[in-house]
Amino acid sequence: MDVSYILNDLNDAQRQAVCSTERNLLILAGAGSGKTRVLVHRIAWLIQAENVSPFGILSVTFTNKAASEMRGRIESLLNTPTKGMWVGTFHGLAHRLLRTHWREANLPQNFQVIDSEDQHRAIKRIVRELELDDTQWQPKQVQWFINARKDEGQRPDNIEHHNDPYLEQLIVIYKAYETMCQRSGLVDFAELLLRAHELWLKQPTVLAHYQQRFSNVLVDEFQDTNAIQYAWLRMLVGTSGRIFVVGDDDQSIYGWRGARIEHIQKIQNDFPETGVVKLEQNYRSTGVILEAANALISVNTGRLGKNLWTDGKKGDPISLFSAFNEIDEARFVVNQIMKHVQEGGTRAETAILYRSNAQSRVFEEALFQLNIPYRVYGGLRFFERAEIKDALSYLRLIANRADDAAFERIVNTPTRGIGARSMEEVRMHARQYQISLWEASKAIVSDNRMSGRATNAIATFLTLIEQLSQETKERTLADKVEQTLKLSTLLHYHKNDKSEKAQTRLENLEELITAASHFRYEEGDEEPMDELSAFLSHAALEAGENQGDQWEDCVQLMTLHSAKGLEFPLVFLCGVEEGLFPHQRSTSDETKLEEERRLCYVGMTRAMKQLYFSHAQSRRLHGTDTYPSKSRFIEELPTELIQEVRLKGKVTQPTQHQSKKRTYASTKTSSYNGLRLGQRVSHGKFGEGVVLQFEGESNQARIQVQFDQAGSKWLVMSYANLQGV
DNA sequence: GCGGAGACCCTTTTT
DNA sequence: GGGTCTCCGC
Repeated sequence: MDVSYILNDLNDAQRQAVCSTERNLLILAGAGSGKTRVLVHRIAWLIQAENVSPFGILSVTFTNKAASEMRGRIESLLNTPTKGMWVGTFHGLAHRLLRTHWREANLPQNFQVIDSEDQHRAIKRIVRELELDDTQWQPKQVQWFINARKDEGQRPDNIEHHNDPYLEQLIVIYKAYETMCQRSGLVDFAELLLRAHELWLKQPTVLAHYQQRFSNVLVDEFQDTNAIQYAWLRMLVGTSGRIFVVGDDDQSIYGWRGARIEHIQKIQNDFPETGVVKLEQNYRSTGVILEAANALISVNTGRLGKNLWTDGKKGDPISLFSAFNEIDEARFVVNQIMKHVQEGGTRAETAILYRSNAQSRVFEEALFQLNIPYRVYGGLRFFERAEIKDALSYLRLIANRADDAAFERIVNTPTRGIGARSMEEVRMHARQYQISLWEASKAIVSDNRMSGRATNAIATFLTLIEQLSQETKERTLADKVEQTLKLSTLLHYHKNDKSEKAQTRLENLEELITAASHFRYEEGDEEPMDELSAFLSHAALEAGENQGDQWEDCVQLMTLHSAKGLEFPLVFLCGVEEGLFPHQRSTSDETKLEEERRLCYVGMTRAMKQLYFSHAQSRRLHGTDTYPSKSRFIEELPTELIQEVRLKGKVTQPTQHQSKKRTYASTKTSSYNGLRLGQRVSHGKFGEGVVLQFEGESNQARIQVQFDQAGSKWLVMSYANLQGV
């Protein structure tokens, strides 16, 4: 068979990786060096040149997006569907294993996956049930603790507490949470991985089966693997399999959620006969951008060492903009984008990147003001919306009455007169007899142990669910959803609400019906599950797209974390200030600081042609004004590659804090008693400065000036006696 | 049981 | 600034 098409368009290093004969291989792939390409071509190579059956290949990624991209690219390269091959996320594959081996994994057949919000609610409930002070045992922190333990492969019983009472208490909560999940048939994200790992630990025959089947294991974004994922891979590969991993230690930005960069270093010890190939040629960015990124990342210690190069153009210098405040910053960025569009560029080619989500607001306002379409990544996705989760909880309860998390969520949504008191009674009963909330409610109703009204309300709820379950039994999935929405009165409930938001919620619910009608449950080689369970799992594991309009030509706004893996001709890295980036919480610890630096490196290497850094001299954060200095990361860049866009005293754009009317200073209003925003002025005592904003009228008028020496001051106009410079 | 008013807190995020 | 949570009055 002619396999040259697999190798034709690859460079030497890529080719070396793709057709390597080493048993195991570590590819150190720099940003933009074609790592997905190498993975895809490797799979094609295995199948076409080494005659490996697709059934023998398992390829794992971190996100659904990466998995589906991988699948698509393999299919188009091989020109055939990837049947039999396992391509998916760690969680998706673990889920698949558990669905098949639910008995061996000690799970009910209809177990359901809960997302982190469900998990948070559940933990909150448990902290309360244990009668603990939830300011001392904050559910968020408990959740973090439990997940971190699970990520390390630890169950409550094998955590060493050294008689530390704090730790002991956390372990008690962990245990109680575990008991609840087991009783309710619920599995959280970390649990999927842990269970899948334990399944193999405890069931050697199951493990042997998969070891035999998957002779070739491939891993993307290897630097992001946590302890349990790494252990899982080790077990699967065993003594006879092969592993092929692609990663970049310089792009490890998820240490805070358990990723261990050291895995890249450990792999050569833990997997025998592991070769290494470095991909350093970059096909994305200009020489200048790469040189700057290389300089920045070289400040970090303990790197495996890699230097990106390109044989492309050197390109424009990196621009640095020093804004007066965050509004001036947004204004500048938006102006540059407009310029880019006027020169024939598209909006979709531009990305505004920032460290934290809170920064997006100002940019959104500036874009909205000028009617420029934009898309903000992150935020709630379809299946995470409250109204959708309400609806899904009904479906979950239909599928599994023991699902306490779903029960809690909808027992009084829409309100049907089951309040805190009644629920307290139900919970107490459930705890006492170690039964589900559903069973407890049934017992309470039949015992008639509460007031008539409360008992009635609960009975109505129980009947509703039973009725729903009966009536929708034989229906299609979409009909099930529709009936559920109707009979639960969820639709009616949102219809009665005349607010604009309720309108959107209603549309979302209708969209849920559509989603159900499009959902096709594809039976794999695992044990079949019913369509409803499959749909619910799908909703939890792939929370759906962020809100739409993705095809419209719009400016892309996202955090640096979510930008990983993407590329844009024009990139703005905003808010590059001490305290914000690097973040305040990361500045005290060298390890964290290095991760921030890698984050900056990731951001810079997103840019193909032009890169802007911006920072503000004054920034309103959490409602108070701060005066951050520019980030150390800027200082770490070679000065000859940087060009300051606005030098001191050379004001290009007027600026003003936004008024309640949501308008920016237009040219008309920007003149105030002969002074303009952004104008240089001089004051008898404070010296020279720049006008930041105005407030009030006539003799009440006040003016804010950013003085070069004295900092920012509010002055009463009629006394200030400012002179234009 | 519900909705409004005030207190409180504040990275990054995928599954 | 803004989202979430709690408390209180109806």
